[in-house]
Amino acid sequence: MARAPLSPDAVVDLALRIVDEEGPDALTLSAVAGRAGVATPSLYKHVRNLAELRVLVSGRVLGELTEVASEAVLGRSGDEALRALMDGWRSYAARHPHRYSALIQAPQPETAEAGDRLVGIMVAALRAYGLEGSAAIHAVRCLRAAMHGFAVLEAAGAFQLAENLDESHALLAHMVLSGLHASR
Amino acid sequence: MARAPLSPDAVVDLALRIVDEEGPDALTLSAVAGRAGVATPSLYKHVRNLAELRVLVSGRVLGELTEVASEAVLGRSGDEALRALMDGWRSYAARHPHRYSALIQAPQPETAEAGDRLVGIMVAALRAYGLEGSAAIHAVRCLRAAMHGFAVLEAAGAFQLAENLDESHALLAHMVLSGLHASR
DNA sequence: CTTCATGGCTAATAGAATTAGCCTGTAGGC
DNA sequence: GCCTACAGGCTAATTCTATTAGCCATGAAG
Repeated sequence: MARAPLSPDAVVDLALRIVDEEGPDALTLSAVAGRAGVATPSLYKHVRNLAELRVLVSGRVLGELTEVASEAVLGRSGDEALRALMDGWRSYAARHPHRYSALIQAPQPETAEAGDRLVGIMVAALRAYGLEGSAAIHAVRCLRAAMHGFAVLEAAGAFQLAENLDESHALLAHMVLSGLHASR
Repeated sequence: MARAPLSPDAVVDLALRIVDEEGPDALTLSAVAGRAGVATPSLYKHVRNLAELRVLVSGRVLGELTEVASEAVLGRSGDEALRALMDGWRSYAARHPHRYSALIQAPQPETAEAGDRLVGIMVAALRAYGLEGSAAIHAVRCLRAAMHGFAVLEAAGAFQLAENLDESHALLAHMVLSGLHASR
């Protein structure tokens, strides 16, 4: 069976599949090589090393997240936009918990532009609140903190109790929104 | 020089030092053994394996965080208590970023009671808002999400811009507080 | 037809985790 | 004072994984 020719992108595809199915810790070059039907060292023809593969995976996830965010915000503004953004973010993380966990938070030169785009979307979403300059930066940071914190904890299964998570998340959105209103 | 006798606690001490100085990824049994002046396999007399050591480290951090939280809340209530809690949390994470990153979010049976204590402190801090039962659970989740999100991002150096982080964090606290007030 | 870059391979090295099994000093029990 | 069992260290050996070096075939470009 002719397997698809390997390429950096194809390697990242396989890596993502491994991450999704077995978690970020299972992302190993030999696992990828196994799925690719290739000897481990062959991967070095496409990817510098494991660390770079992780960055590439993280970049892919960041891109998907950016897409989610931009769709959520599209055609909306104000509270509605922000709520949609938060919901979309959470839903992405909940749908792909391992993938979300594979996001590298420490800034990577390779993913800087993708990160900037995402920040740009958030800044735009905050424009309706009259936030600009430093105020917008602070607000974006808080938004990120809230979304990321919730996403990580949910993805890790840290919310143990039976209470409905949608409700919890709605409260979080309420906090963000009322905080933005009250600071106007 | 008579080195202190090894024990599970002593091993965790060394592990914490490694985490602090070199980051969580540098936490390796051979690194610990090196610092202990002992051969790697000897560590297995004190600790089941690397995974357990990580859990023990995480438990230690959780304990410290619980202490910070309980001191912050002590003698305060309402907004003041919550603000102190958030400040203390952030300051712990900022003071020990690697250590904070070594916190395992996925629930561990070994650290369940410590986690419960921490949640208990938060619930207590929320009592002034008239939150009980499910409402308190939702609020605690949001509080955790906000604090954890900010702490992780700050510890990872994800906040790149020059804007003052204290201000950003004050806004986050403002969001949490105003959200709690508005939902009363 | 020749050349050369691409992308695969094997061999080899090094570091880490983990297991098995050995050895010794010492605290008690006699 | 002697014997025994256990605690805690050690060495040897295995298994994974990452990574490097260097070889080889193939196919496109000249």
